[in-house]
Amino acid sequence: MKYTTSMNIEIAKEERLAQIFSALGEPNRIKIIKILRDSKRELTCSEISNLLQIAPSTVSYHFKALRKAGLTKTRQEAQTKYLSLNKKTFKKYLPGFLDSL
Amino acid sequence: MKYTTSMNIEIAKEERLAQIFSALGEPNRIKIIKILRDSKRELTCSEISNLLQIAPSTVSYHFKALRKAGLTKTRQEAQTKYLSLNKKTFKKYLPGFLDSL
DNA sequence: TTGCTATTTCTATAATTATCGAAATAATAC
DNA sequence: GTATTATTTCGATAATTATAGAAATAGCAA
Repeated sequence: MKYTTSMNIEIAKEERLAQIFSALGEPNRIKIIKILRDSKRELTCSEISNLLQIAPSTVSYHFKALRKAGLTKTRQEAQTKYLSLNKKTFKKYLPGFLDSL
Repeated sequence: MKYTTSMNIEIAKEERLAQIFSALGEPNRIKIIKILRDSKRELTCSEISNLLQIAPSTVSYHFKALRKAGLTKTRQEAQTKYLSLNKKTFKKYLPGFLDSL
């Protein structure tokens, strides 16, 4: 069985929230979220790498943290992974935030 | 002149948000916020220390981070400092969050 | 003054983080 | 097959974090 955040395996709500806030507690991550919100399409690791001028490996690291926190989703097509927001999580834990960003 | 967060000294919005999220990215800090939200009165360092069973110096450290992020306010009375939420910040950067907590 | 209480600062430490470059993985194109 | 492209993992590192205990600060009470 694949792990999904909605399975909620005994994580206290404070832990879950802390995980989400930690994932967002870095300026580049906020920028990624903002870019995704404003973009009409999904974005890739290398696109973000170019936009933010940080190494692909660093972007991959941020992507992983955001995904682990349930804030983003990934769609794979060949070698390329397309990132988009997981709006459900924002709605559930940070209602109104995306609009205020 | 005393520094206040509302002075907003050239901090990009992403930096400001990252500061807030960092401050909230730790379970004990979330608990402190929750306790303050539910409490009818202000709370002190030693009260939180007892409630959460962590050292006063650690609580003081968390208090400082929350205050620096503009999430709490402090009222001093003799040696005692009373903490309460700074709802303005929550409203501005995390609308709806306190209610969903 | 001496002692008690509340908080902060200091010192130390173990853990985590953000970052990069290099190597590994994997799909595509020739 | 080789070469190219996209991403991830690994190794290293410098910075930050959460924690506690000890010492410092400061008000209050006998």
